Amino acid sequence: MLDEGYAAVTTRAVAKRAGLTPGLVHYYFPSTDDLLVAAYRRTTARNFERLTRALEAEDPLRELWQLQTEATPMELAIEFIALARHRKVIGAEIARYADYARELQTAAIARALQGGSVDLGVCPPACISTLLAGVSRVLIMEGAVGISKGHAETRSFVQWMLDRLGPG
Amino acid sequence: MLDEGYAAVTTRAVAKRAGLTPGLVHYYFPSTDDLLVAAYRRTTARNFERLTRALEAEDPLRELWQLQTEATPMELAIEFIALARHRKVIGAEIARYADYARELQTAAIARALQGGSVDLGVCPPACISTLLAGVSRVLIMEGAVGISKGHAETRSFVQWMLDRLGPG
DNA sequence: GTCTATACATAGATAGAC
DNA sequence: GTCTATCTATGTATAGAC
Repeated sequence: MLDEGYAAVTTRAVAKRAGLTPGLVHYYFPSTDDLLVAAYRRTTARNFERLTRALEAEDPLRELWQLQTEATPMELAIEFIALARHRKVIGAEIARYADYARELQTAAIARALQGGSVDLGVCPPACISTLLAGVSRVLIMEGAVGISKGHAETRSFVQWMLDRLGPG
Repeated sequence: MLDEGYAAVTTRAVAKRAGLTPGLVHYYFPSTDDLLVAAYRRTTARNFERLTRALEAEDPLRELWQLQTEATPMELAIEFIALARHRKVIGAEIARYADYARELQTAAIARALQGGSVDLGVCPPACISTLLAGVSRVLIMEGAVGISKGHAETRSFVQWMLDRLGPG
């Protein structure tokens, strides 16, 4: 999926990589949607565990940023979102998890910033969470195809913001 | 491409919609890559014209934001980026245009903000351009699959920023 | 469970008639 | 240019042997 895109995830291809036959793949995953949902759930379980650990850390914002700028998991996540636009079941699955994850992030950010010097009125925790998602995604997405203009400046800016927002 | 994803753009499908035969499609576009590059160039020409006009406006930042939050063009752009990860020729084409577009935006933003009260040292024009791209993209991408948490807060925040940065 | 075999649709691409 | 016809590969999915 990472190498060749979601369209390359076929019963044949999966069977071949697993050293099995296409028929067996259909035995476990009757339809291709089932296969893709299972794949999504597996990567999500991994991500979720890392996310909760990051949010419990001393500086959740910085941990979150670090997590979201890891190329491989983020590229995979983006691929799933792209896929979700065309597969209803995947879309429902992703929307449910994404909204939940943002809720967790929002709560953690609120916790981390309470009592700080930052005015949360104009950019509340939910906004910060969404901004972080957007910025990290654009850096990864564009980086993957060789777009790099403005990236260095943006990374510096985020670091500067994290320094300002962070504890201490 | 918008409805069913880039994988649905096949010589057969294109021929059918055009009321022609697959053979003829191959006559004009020998390979599928050629077809996709042509499609990309066409949408890009349209976008480029609108972009240059937006950047010449009185408040380029606000115009840019409006342009980038239009669902259809942005979803198409995202689809092309997703495609680009797996098609080298598309990737090269996109990277070239995207870097150039960001350069234009950066120049226009610098022009619009010069002499203003904003400190551009920590977030220079190239950074602003990248941030806008990231935020608009996350809103469109997620909106397309039904994710909405944090979006309202983020839109409000961007509007607030545009008010602060804009002319007057 | 795992396999082989198969049905059937659709993909990219080419050859050759008109 | 535009078509029909066709090759070959690959996709989803099922049936049935072991």
